[in-house]
Amino acid sequence: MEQKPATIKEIAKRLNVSFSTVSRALHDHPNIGLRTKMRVQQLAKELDYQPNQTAIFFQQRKTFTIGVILPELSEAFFSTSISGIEDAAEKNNYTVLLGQSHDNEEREKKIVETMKNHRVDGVIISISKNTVNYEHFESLKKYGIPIVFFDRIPKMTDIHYVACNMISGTIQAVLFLINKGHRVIGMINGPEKLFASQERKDGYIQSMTKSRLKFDPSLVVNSDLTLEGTQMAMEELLRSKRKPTAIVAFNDYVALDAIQFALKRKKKINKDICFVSFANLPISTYSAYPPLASVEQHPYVQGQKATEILIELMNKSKDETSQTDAYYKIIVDSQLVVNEKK
Amino acid sequence: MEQKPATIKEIAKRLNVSFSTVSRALHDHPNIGLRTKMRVQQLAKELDYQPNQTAIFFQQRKTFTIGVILPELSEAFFSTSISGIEDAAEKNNYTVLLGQSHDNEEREKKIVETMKNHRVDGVIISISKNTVNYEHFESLKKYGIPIVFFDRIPKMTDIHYVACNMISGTIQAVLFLINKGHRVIGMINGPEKLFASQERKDGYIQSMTKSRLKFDPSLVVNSDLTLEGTQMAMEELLRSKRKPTAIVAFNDYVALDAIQFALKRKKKINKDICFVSFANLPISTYSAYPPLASVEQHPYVQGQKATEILIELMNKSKDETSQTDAYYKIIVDSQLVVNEKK
DNA sequence: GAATGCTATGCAAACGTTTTACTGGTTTTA
DNA sequence: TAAAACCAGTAAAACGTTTGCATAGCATTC
Repeated sequence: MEQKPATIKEIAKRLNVSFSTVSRALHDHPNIGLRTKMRVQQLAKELDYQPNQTAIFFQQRKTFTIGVILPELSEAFFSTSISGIEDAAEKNNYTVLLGQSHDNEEREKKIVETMKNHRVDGVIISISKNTVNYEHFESLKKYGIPIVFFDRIPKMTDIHYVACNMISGTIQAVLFLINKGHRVIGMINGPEKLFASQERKDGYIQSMTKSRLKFDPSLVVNSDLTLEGTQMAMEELLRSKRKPTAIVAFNDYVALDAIQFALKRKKKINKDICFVSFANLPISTYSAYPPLASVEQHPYVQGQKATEILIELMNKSKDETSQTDAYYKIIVDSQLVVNEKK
Repeated sequence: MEQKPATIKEIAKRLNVSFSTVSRALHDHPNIGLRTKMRVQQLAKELDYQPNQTAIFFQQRKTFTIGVILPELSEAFFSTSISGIEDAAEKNNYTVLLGQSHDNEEREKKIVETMKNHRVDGVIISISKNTVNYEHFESLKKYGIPIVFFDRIPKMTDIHYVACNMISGTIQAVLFLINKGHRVIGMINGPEKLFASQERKDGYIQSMTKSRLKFDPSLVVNSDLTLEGTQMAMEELLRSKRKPTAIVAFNDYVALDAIQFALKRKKKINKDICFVSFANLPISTYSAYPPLASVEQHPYVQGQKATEILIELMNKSKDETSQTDAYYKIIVDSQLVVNEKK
């Protein structure tokens, strides 16, 4: 019962006109007389004509598809940002081809290759943690496929990207605690070499010194973001001479782990010790003692922005005249969100 | 500097052979002599020849793309299942075109339309909560694009689907509690009309009667899955004459809300009252008092299975001879997972 | 009444690939 | 030694669409 989709040729034959006339009629081309136009559009509707996009893609050398490569959709940050990407894409009639790298460089490369073959018009990517080699990005570039990096940015120079400035959020977080009267504030940071950790530390130092509080390096400890790492970090903070009355945690997961550890040590949360963290996952509200506040990184907006930039780039690369060598480097400010008390 | 990708024609011209020879040489066709084959493949490598997939898609009337339509990626269930889909797709050289309906019927229809236009080879869909009209699915069918439904199934007859049988998991959950000595077991179920709620209730009743415990309807209460709904449900359960010593919650979110409510009422978790729930989200381990156990719905496996079925269907529809009218109806059993104590 | 300019339409190329059908030559076979 | 079989390759169509370039018919202008 399978029904072969109607084609322009089919319509042309039935109406005894040339198929270029049909094509033009369907596109409301001014050259076509009203009479024919009507007849064509009428029949097209009757036959439920749908243009064969694969033919159009091929002919136009354009697929109206953007490749999106993310490390891990089960991280709330990414699953939110893809909504931003999708919405912005849809608004401009683009579709999203998805690939998850699962933080595996090989896989990332393979996905890039597939997307290149599928002739996506552009790529948005948040690179895998373990990616050290950037050849695959260069190869996309060579083929004139624009890339916008997003959140996790490679150390390359001539690239477009959208990222979040964590410094502003960190400053807000620390000031929030200082305003609440805390003077000894600890920080459980992520792995030292992570750029994200660097930014948090910077923000921490800036806000402490600005408030004329001395920066005590022993109050900033690193966690490898596992449960054990966080517990060790907490151990260290609680053991320190100047016991912190508040702690800024690298993200909500770390905060929750730290909070549980504190509970085991008979600390009263929000009394003996307060927590503030990053990411603002919905999960934290389900915890018995959620952090007081969390720094929002606006994943939806980041995704949206990245897509808008990409679309602009894709339009530009069509008329190659405007080969300006400007690179978009968009920084979205992070922002402290105080958790509502239930 | 933009480099036009090399084509078969280009290679043919340089080697002074016909382009059909090149095509065959690249496909290791037996008709082509070893000498020419080598020369072609050599040059192809040199020019970094990549076949233009859009041309192939067009020519083969096949895009090696499957459309995946999900309600909401930020739900852990779906973001996990898409990994299963992606992995199975990749294994068979398919790519994933993504669309989120956000539980909006209009949007779902639009996505279906887009995917039809993009000529995806097949569709996997978990339908939106609010979808009551099934025309768009029929229209896919009419065009010979196979669909596999998944987790959220429409009330249609001749369809393929993969879903999870929650009855088995529920039975295990209740038996688990009974084995621990509980006799008065409550259930916070979801909205009554949901199929998923029905199944849970069935499982509950079956395991109670099987264990010769009387089924007390007042111990099964419904929540609309909001915080307030869950609190009201808990209120009702705690007020009932036969105070339950254990509760089966509709999912982990409900369980965590319920647990907090119990804490406020000075109940000792795991002593006065125990919890078991569904979904097995990673978040529950971050809670101070996670449910004792959770019923796993195997989203990854469901996604994988759905994809495998779809691929089989897509292969079948090529050789139209095998037009068997069998419909896949795969039921994945749910399974109780006892939470490790930390 | 010739030149000009519209209007409505047709023709054909092009996009890159696969594939069917063919061919010209060489080798084997009876 | 003619017929059959095989080898290595070519030619051309097809997939569905867009679009630059004709062109035929008609109306307008001088």
